[in-house]
Amino acid sequence: MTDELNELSPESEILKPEDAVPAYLNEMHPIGEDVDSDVEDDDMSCKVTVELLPDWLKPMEEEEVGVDELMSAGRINRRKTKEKPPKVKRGRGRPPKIRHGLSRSEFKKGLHADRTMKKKRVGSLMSRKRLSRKATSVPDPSLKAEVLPRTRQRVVRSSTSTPQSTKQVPDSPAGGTSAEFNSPPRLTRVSPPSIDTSRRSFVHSPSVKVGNVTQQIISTEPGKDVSELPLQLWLCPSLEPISPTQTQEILSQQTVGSPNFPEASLNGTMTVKESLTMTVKESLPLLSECEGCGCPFSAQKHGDTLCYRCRIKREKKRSPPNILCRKQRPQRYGKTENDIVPDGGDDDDEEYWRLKKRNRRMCQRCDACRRDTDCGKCDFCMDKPKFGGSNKKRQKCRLRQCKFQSKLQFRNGMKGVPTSSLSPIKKMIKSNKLLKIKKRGRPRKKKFKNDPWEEEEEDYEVSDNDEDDQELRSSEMNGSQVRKHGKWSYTFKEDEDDAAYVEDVVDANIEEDSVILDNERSVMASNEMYNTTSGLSSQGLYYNVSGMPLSSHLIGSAPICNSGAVAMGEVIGSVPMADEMSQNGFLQIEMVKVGSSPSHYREEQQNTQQMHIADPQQEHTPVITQIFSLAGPETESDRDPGLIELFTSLGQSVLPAHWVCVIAKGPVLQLLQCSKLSTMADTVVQIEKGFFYQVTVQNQPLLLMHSLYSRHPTCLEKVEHVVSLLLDLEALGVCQGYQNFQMCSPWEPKMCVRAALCDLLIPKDDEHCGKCSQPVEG
DNA sequence: GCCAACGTTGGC
DNA sequence: GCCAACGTTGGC
Repeated sequence: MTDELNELSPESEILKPEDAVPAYLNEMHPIGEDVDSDVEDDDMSCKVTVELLPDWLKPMEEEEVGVDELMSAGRINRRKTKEKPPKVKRGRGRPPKIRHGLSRSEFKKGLHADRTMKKKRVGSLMSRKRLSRKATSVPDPSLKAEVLPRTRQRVVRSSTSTPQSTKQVPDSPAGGTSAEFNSPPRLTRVSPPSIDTSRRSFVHSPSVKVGNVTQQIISTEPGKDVSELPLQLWLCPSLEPISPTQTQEILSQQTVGSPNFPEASLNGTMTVKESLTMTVKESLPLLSECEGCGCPFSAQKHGDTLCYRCRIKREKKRSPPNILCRKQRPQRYGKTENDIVPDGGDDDDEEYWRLKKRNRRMCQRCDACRRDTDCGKCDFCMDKPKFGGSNKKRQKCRLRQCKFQSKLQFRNGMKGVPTSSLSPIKKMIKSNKLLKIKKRGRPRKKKFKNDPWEEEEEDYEVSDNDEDDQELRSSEMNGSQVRKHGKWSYTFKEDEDDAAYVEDVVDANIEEDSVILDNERSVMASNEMYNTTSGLSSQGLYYNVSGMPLSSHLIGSAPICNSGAVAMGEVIGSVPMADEMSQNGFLQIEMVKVGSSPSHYREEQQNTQQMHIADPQQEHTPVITQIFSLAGPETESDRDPGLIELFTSLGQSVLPAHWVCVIAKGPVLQLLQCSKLSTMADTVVQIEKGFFYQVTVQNQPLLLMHSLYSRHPTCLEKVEHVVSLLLDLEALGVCQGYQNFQMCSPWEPKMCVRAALCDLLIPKDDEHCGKCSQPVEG
């Protein structure tokens, strides 16, 4: 093959190396310095002067292999930059004269471009993409002139390239970095003689492959319109982005084997002249009109009716999507619209990620995501200007926070409960946001005053005026209401299981804006809620009442039959039965004392319902926040199975209104009247081991001589006994004692005292017992 | 580490 | 330009 080429180009010897090799290449690598053995071995070598072309021809072949290997290893870049560039220098010099309208600089750029394309072949598709992006975004003015010729080359390429390659082709104006510029792997192939002096170049190029030769021959066809087509062709092979699977052979076939060059395809060397002639004679129309856009374009072969761009578009439509290399985007659960991965370019990617980022907190599937209306009650809603808020929080309505992807859920450490099953509100609950009806946010610095109650009240006042607090109040639904009443403060240190059930309840409450008490698994925290609980049979309640010395640890359950008027908001919550709780030992309840001193009792009766709501300053009852923990003190020996059983039974039964059953350390079972509207507000029935019971009124034990004891069995073993006793108590009132005129001066408030043996509990209609009606003087 | 506050962005 | 709300910051 090369021999014949040599024959065709007898003048090749005339060519001086200086002409054949670009000046800069010569400087880097003097001609003749490195003569490849392959060239010498070749028959052709004898015809080639040492000074002549073999120098830049030889390395080419050698380098081509090396480059391919490097390409396959993906290390070509490193090689180019770090290693000596002898082969590069040696390179494939191109006669400066042979440029076909290209200036020297343009010629160099052509080399450069060639190299770039080579690099692209090596690189991954992603890197290609980046390159193209780079090139498009920051066009190199110096390279701009080359865009056109290369585009034409692409026309040649596109017909044979795979979808992959075609996809890369469009915008790859050969990003020209210096590193890329240093590697001339393919430059040899585009041998200058092939263009200028027609056959000379490849005559001496044993490494020239059929396809290349053919192209070169075509391009060097004298007298023809070489200004355009040759340029396309001789740049084509090196510029063509070859897919990793596409071999040079294929390339050659594609180029040579085109209908226009049938003979060339058969024998690249033998039919060179003929093919050239054919090309000239028949040849393809150099310029055709694109059917797509109407623009003139260079037809590559017969039947080409579309310009490069139009053809690319068409191929793009046809190309199977799985061939295209696309970024793998993480699949987010629940994405619907956004699941569609754009096929487009980087712009699509950016758009995609932009939207993705925007919707990062939404799964689009859960109820919350589908909800399109704000509740107007949560803190976030209340923060919104449209709800009169100050727009400080700027968050989405709580009910619209995605159950799966909302950021809130991850903030809160709801351990044990799968976050995927938690709504933000639930999460909030788990993180004590709701159950912990304390003031949210950063706690103030503890200022210990003389009177801790003042601290509490002052704090409450402030919170009342605090806009945020109001938001919170209304926001956290029931919890907020609790908070609204301020005095109630409780905290759950709950176990996972409990967290789950509490959430459910609260969630239900929030959703329906009404209190739904799920047996013992509910959270009640306000008068409002309490009012809505009418008819509920039983809830487990944890309750602490002032003046109960034995109730340092209280936990219990008692039925509530709220048939009466308004409750006072004492009911703060219901939790599983005490036995469960005690067994788990995890519940920690922070509660408040609700007891009031007897002297205030009467006056407060009128406003009892609002004592926790309306005006905190009117609240004279000291409120103590305490933490009762079952985790520590109670032991197995403290439990009395009988009491527990009774306790459980009571919890499942209907007790007289506002009577609450609690179990305390001792163990003792206590029945408390929660409502201060009741005359039994300060009465406690305490059942101890063996079901013996004791009644206390305002911390004073009801004397055993009281008739009450005689009307009921000594042991309250059954629910009926307890209920009977409570009903009996409800018919009684508390003795008011007698006024002690002697103890105080006329201008001082008159104090009532009781007789030492006061009955304490008397019929409701009576004011005082017999003992107090006849006080003993002195 | 939590969370209130707020800068910022995207949609309209 | 306004609104919604995401993401970050800094105090605690």
